[in-house]
Amino acid sequence: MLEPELSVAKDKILIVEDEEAIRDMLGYALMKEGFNCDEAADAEQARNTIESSRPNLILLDWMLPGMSGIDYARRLRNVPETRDIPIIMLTAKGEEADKVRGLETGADDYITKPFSTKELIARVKAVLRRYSSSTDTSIIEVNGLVLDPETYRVTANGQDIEISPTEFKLLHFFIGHPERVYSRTQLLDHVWGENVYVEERTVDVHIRRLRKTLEPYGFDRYIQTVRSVGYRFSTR
Amino acid sequence: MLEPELSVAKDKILIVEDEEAIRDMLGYALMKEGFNCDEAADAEQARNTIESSRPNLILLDWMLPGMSGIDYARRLRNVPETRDIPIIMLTAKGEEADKVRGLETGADDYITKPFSTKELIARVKAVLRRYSSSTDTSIIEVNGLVLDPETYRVTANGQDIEISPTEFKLLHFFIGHPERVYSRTQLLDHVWGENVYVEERTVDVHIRRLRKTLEPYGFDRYIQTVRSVGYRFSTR
DNA sequence: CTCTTATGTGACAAAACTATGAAAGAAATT
DNA sequence: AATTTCTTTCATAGTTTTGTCACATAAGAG
Repeated sequence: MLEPELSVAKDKILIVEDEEAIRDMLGYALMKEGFNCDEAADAEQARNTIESSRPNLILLDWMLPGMSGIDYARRLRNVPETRDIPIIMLTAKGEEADKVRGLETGADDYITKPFSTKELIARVKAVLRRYSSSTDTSIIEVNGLVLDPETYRVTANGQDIEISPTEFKLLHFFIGHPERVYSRTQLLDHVWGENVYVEERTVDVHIRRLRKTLEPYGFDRYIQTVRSVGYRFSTR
Repeated sequence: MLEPELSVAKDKILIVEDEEAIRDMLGYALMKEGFNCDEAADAEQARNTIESSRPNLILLDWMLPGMSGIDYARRLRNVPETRDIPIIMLTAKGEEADKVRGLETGADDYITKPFSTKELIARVKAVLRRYSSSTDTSIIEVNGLVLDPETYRVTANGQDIEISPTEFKLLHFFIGHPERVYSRTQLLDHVWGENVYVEERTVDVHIRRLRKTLEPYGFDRYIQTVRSVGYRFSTR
């Protein structure tokens, strides 16, 4: 269910909308898609929320009490801290806006109410995709053991190794951070993700499996146990 | 593997938009980004310009005097000379989302006014990037599997394969980007286009059908599943 | 050497993913 | 307008992977 190529941490979305019904609706739809949502009814609240938990994207209503959404967007663009947060504008269907003025908006996308949640989700994801930095895709090689994130392949002396997703991620992490010991907890954080509830001993099992798949090629000896501490990837 | 950044020659962009203010504004923004721009106020002018200097991309206003943008887009698609020129539609915000959906048949992307120049540039570049690498009109051949974008034809060892449009596009993309894994989302972005609201699972179905049509010739094994990530085209 | 604690392993049910057939919807053709 | 071809979605079946246990082993401490 989770997006494989995106970051492990959930994206935070701030909804700035004065109508509670719509706000809740948006929040619910996004939540259900696995996003983390903050809500604000006006620019004032929004500012507080942005400071405390920095959102990855802002859904901004065009009409806000006090300050129009477009002015607020412009203001967000003028502050270094918020300049790079993508904004999707929400506008009511009837509103006729000055086109040229609109062109200058700081928004990255634009949705006209009423809209389907499907469309909303699609746009939110599209914008986040555009903005998310590309994952590290460089090929890593150690003594004939090659891991290529781009093709999702692991080869030992040119020969393809069949490897499961978690083993791949584990090996990827290890091979990218060699010679250093990691506790089970640290491995869970880095490989499984920060908010994952999994037994520590599960790491052992995956270490075992990784060793098993590397064994035919003799690379299992690189996965080393450091008793009472954790595991390490080392070529020594 | 990086996308070949062949920006030696500037990309030419044709702007078809009746409102002069917007046309100039777009032209200026694109020019500043290093693009070469032609401008046209209606379909008539556009046709002339296309003949004389063939653009690499067309920005097309939804509402044109005389002929609607969508009709014009469809017409461009029916002529071999212009079939492969990507089109980005400019739509005013009033237009219904489902109408926009319909337009996706002809356009590669669309932008809803108002939009930021940042957004415009990003989309233009995205579309060009997509096209420069995959819609090369040169014939591609891999171990007897031949794909000819010019004639929309695929042959296996000289024998014609019947293939549907989407399968063709999918295969075209794959064959032009071999070995690398693509998530379903990425495939949707590249093959279907960035703003298409289609279920991820739909990709599976098309993969399946592509495999089925390639199966009689043994090429189905090139379409590989990478569990928990996506699919890849590989001859290994 | 014995006890205590930490790690290695095989097994297995649950969970996650993918393949596939079929139906409903759209679009293109005739 | 009717027919045919493609697309998309849905439901379901089929596989693979994962997280935990329970127990076997191994490493240290005293």
